Amino acid sequence: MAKQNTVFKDAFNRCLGLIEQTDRLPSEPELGSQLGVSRTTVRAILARLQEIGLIEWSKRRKVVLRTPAPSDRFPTEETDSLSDIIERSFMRRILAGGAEPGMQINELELAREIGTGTTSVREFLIRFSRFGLIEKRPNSHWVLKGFTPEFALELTEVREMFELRSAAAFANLPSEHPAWAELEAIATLHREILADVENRYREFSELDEKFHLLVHKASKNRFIVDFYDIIAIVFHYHYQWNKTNARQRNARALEEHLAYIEALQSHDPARIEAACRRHLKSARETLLQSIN
Amino acid sequence: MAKQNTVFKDAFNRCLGLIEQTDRLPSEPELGSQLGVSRTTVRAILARLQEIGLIEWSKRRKVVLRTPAPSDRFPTEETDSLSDIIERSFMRRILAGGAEPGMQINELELAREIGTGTTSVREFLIRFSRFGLIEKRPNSHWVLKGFTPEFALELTEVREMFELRSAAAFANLPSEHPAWAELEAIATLHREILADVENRYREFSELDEKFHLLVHKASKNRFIVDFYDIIAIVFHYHYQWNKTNARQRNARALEEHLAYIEALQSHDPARIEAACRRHLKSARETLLQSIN
DNA sequence: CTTTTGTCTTTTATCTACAATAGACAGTTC
DNA sequence: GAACTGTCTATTGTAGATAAAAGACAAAAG
Repeated sequence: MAKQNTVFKDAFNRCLGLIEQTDRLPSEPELGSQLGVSRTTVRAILARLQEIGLIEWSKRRKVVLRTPAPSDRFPTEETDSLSDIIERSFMRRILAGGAEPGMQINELELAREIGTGTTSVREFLIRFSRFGLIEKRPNSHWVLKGFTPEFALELTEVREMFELRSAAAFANLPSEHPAWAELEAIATLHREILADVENRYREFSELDEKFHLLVHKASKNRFIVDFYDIIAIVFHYHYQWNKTNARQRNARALEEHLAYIEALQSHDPARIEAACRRHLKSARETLLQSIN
Repeated sequence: MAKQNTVFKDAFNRCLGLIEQTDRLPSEPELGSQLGVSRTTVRAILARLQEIGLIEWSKRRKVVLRTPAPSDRFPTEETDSLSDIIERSFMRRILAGGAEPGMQINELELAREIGTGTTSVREFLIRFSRFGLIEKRPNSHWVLKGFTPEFALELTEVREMFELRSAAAFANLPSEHPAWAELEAIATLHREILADVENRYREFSELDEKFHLLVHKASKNRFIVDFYDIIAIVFHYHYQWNKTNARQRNARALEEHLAYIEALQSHDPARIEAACRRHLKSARETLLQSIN
C-alpha cells in the first residue's frame, strides 16, 4: 500500500449525492471542481460508476441509469484520510486515556497500534508538536507534556490577548464587509439553538468554532488565525470526551456569545471588551474545572 | 546511506577539545554526559581515537598519546545535521534569491537540489510551515507566501504583544531569580561591545537573540516562548543576507537595549513599557525598510 | 476558438528497509 | 557495592520504491 485511495473513495461517495439530483453528469473538469479533486480522480470515479451500472459513460454522455443504493457507497472508515485517523487515535490516548505528563512517546509503537507506517506517525507528531503538548528529544523519543492546568492557563492567556485584539479589529471592519453578514447569520443560529436548547445543545461545539474563527480572522494576522487551530482542536477533543454538564455549559456559552455579538454590532469598544472578557473568563474557568 | 553519522562526527570533534586539556579521558558514561551523546557513540569515538593513534584505550585506561592535529577533525560540512543543511539551503532560496510570493514549492526538486531524500525535505517543510511563510495544498504542492511587508507586520504585531507582556512579567520576577544575574551579564556584554562597536558590531546578532529570549521566558508561557523561534529565525537569516548599515543599525539597537535593560532593573512598569515600545518600534521599522 | 476528452508525465503520500544512535542488562572492576 | 565495561536490543533518521492523485498537452468535439 503506497498511498490509500481515500480521496477517490470520499469523492465517489459525494458524487453519489450529485447523481441523486440529476440524470446527466456535467463535464469532467466541472465535476472535478464540484468535488474538489483532479480530473484523474474524476475519471476513476466515472469508470467505477459505469462498472457498477450507475451510469452509461461514453465521452460527453454521462447518463444516470438508476438511483444509488446505500450499498454502492464506500464505508466511512475507508474515506478518512490517514492523518485524521492518526490524529483521532492519538488524541484519544492523551486526552481520554490515562496519559501521564512526562510519558515517553514511541513512534514505532504508535504506528503498530494504529496499523500504519512510521513515516505518517512521525509527520503527524511533527505537525502536532506546535500545539505544545509534546516535545522532541533529538535522536530519541518524544515526551508528552500533558494536558495539564498549566497548559490550559498558558493556552488561554494567549487566546485572551488575541481574541481581545481581534474583537476590537472586528468592530472597525467597514460595514460592507461580508463578516457582518456572517455574524448576523451566526447570531440567528444562536437564537434558534437557544430556543430549543434541550434538544439542540450538541450543535454548539461547531457553532462555537465558527464564531470565534470569524472573530479571529478580523485580526488579519496569520499568526493569530493559525493559533486558533490550537484552541479549536483542544476544545474539540476535550469536550468530545468530557460531557459533564454539557447542556448547561453550552446554554450559558450561547447566551454569552449573544451578548458578545450584540456588543460587536454596537461598535462600542468598551462594551465589546467587557462582553469578550466575560465570555473568555467563563470559558477558561470551564476548561480548568474539567481538567482537574 | 540510511542515517548520517553527524552526531558521531560532531561529538568526535568536540572530544578533541577535551583531549587537549587532559592526558586521561574519564569513564564512558561521564564522557557521554559531557558530550551530550549516548555511550554507543562515546565508544565509537574512543574506537576512532585509538585507531588514529590519539589515545591508548584498554577498558578503563584511556591515555592521551599526542595533541590532536587539525587534520584529525572531521570537516565542518560533515558535522551539520541534515535538517540544518536543508534549513539553510531553503532560507537562502526564499530570503536571498528571487522567490516570488505565490511560487510553488516542489519537494522532489528541492530534495534533488540539496542532494537528499524527499522524506527529510518533507519533514522540514512541515516543521517550517508554522512560521507562516509557506502553506500546503493537500495532495499537491506547497505555496510560498513570501517574505513580504505584510508578513513582517503580522509578525511584529504579535511580537510586540508578547514582548510587552513578557517584559512586564520580568519586572515581577523575585530578586533571587537567576534571570536577574543573566540580565546583568547581558548588560555588561552590551557595554563591552558598544565600547568597541566598530570592530565588534557583528556580535550583536547573537546577543540580541539571547536577550529577547531571556525576556520572553519570563512570561512562563510556552506559546510565547515558542513564538520567539519565528522571530529569531527571521532576523537571523534576514540580516545574514542583508548587511546594509549593519554597523549603525546594531549600534542603535545596542543603546536601545541598554535603556530597556535599565528600565527592567528599575522595576518601574511605565518606564519598562516605554523603553520596550521604543525598541520594538525601531526594530519593526528597520525590518520593514530592509524588505522593500 | 473554446471546452472537453484521451493520454502521458510529474509529484505527493506512504511503506519498507537499514545504518546510526540510544538505551538496557549482566558481568567485571575497583 | 557503586560505578564501569561488554554486549545486545530497540528506536530513530533517512533513503528509495511505489500507488494515488495532480496536472500538462494535444487531439477531438461542439
